[in-house]
Amino acid sequence: MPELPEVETVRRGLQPFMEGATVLAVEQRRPDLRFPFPDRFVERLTGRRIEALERRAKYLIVHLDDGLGLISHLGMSGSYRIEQDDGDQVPGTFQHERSKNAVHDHVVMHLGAKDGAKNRIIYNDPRRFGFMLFAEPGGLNMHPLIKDLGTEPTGNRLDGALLAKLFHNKGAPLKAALLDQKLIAGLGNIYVCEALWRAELSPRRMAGTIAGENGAATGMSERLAASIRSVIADAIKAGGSSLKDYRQADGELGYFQHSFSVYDREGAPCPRSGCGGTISRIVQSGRSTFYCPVCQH
DNA sequence: CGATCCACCTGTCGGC
DNA sequence: TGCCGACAGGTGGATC
Repeated sequence: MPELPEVETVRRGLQPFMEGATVLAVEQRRPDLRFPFPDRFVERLTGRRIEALERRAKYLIVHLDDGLGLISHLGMSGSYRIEQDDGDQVPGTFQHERSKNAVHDHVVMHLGAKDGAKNRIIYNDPRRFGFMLFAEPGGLNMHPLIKDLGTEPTGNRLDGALLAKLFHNKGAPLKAALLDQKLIAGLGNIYVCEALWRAELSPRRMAGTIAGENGAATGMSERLAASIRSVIADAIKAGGSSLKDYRQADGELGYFQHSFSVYDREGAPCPRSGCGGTISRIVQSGRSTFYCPVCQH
């Protein structure tokens, strides 16, 4: 589930329950996820007030009132849900079929809101590729996992000129370059496939070939930058609009998957008007790539 | 240094 | 119904 738009959707769902709340208690139910939990994980969180919940690339960062940062990554299968004191799931937060998956509830944070309401924020992660680490006060931007992250594809900082500069002289295929978090931060397998389709660029094209002389912007780099921004913006918008009835939908996967043009659509007709191609699946650096060999060059 | 591969886990699905 | 292999939204670390 979690590429940038999903993480942003999670952040927006959690934010109203977390910001300003006090951590009353923490249950840490196993010693590790992908990495061991930090020393004194429970003790250092308990009693703290949460000042802000931030997203950077695919990381969530909980800012605590003593300056400590809790860095949380969802890996491949991590999710958060919120339960109120009465045990009801709060609408608009990610969820699983609770009883079946409770064995994978690895962390429970008991929060007290300013108005006295109590909620539980529950981290569930069957595959345990996710993790939680601390960034010491003032050290977030020097943290090894954070410091080398590239440009966010949200807003308008990512444009054709920047993309051309980043990819200039890169021999890797576009697919690999777009997945490189040091260049652009937050894209994953799905949205890279989707962005390349929107830009009519082949995932196999060498990244450097979309840049002009000396790394200048080109029509291709402009097109790709615009496609990345639009696919991310659309997905965030879909995540947000799905939140209000997420519970009723009873779904984990949810929303934007219905808008996929190429991802997981091998054999389907290319949705581009007049193209007539068929979506292919290939493997690049060990991961599936979906694209249309007719209209993507 | 950069580029490539593997490992880390569990769950699900399709084929036999 | 069961068994087995392939595959899944990510990325740190080893290796070349």
